[in-house]
Amino acid sequence: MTDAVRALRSDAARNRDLLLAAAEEEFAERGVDASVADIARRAGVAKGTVFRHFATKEQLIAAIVTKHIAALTAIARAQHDAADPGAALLEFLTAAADRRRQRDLTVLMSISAGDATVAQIRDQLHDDIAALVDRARAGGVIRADITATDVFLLICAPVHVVENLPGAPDDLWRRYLGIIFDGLRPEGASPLPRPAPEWT
Amino acid sequence: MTDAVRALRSDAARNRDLLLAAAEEEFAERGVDASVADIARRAGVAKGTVFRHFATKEQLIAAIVTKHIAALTAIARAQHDAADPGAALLEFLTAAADRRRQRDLTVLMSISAGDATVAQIRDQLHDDIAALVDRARAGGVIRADITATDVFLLICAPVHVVENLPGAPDDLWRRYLGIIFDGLRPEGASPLPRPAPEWT
DNA sequence: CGCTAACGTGACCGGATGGTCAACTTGCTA
DNA sequence: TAGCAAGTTGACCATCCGGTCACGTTAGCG
Repeated sequence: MTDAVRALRSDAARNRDLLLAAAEEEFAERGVDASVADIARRAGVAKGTVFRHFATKEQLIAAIVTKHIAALTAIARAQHDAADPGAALLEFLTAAADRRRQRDLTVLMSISAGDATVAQIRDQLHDDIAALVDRARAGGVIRADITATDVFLLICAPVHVVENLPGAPDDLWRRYLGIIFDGLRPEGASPLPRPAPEWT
Repeated sequence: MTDAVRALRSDAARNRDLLLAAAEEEFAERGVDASVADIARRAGVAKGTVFRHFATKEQLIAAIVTKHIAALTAIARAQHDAADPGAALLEFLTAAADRRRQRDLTVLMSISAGDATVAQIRDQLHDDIAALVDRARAGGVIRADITATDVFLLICAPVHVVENLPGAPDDLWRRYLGIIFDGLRPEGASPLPRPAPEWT
């Protein structure tokens, strides 16, 4: 839309990265209520610097969310040309959940749901998931009534399930991913009571 | 432990109920950060009254959580003697999710996880779920490697899945409960990558 | 009734938080 | 290397929140 943004000064670029990393950790540990002051301290800068890079706390969150959705998109594309469509979809869900394990950013996502950039990159992720799902469906390894939106919504389910059990093993989510993925298989599938939701 | 608590005065009892209801709504709408002042306003009382009934905000949350876990226990027991063990388990999960649909209290639960009363009534719920799960497993309608703890953890999964899609139909969660329940069925089940978690 | 213990009230407090800004420092270019 | 724009700083502000408390109000018993 507007012209390209001016290149950041070297120290500013480094501080921006430090801030994003620090904010990610802080949000993962303390939740959305992590304070900007703590984030700044963790990054080794003053509070004012945070607001130079991100006008509001919400925009900082949006930046983190954007980065993570982009990472999921990359994971999806890495499976794009895999030989086995079923294994590709499972591998995507596994890698996505694994990435989410340590830093649950779901709460952050819902906050920046209104952000235009986030919405756009999220649509892109949806498209890449659709490619995986279509191939799997065509190959008959998942049931016919499963859509990309279904898979999109189910990405974080295994990780969330485990969160309700304090002190659970780190990789317990794999168990529930197994259960859910079995639910996507055509063998012994019962008709679903509701149609798949529309995207957008 | 201590002797029975003094009976509440009539107006106090009514205000307590009003407060619990108002707090439930407020927490459901605004999340854990709903302010005590707003809750008091919604209940039509002054802020001081809130703290007369519940020493801290955490105790107010614990009271709500206790009420809701008790409701889930009642739902489980209602299916205790049902004819079809598979239908009984599905019916429990459906009723439990339905109860959770409008007011998601998962965040509240994790806050009051340390509360002794909450822990006790939660163990009770686990026991009642175990009865349902054992019957279903014995009947061969769910796979042999599913435990009561699995089901306990999966209760809120369908509702949570839908939360990531703003503007979704009210009963979309039924679709994902269908998928997950299919994942619990023995037909076409693949071995799970991790053992069931221990309870306690 | 009338009395009192239980209850309700809302002003108030200490602390924390997101955000601002004028003064200062530093990377970069010419 | 000099000069300046870009970047950094931390004190400061307005606001909000959980929790307290001295005082006014009321239910319910005798």
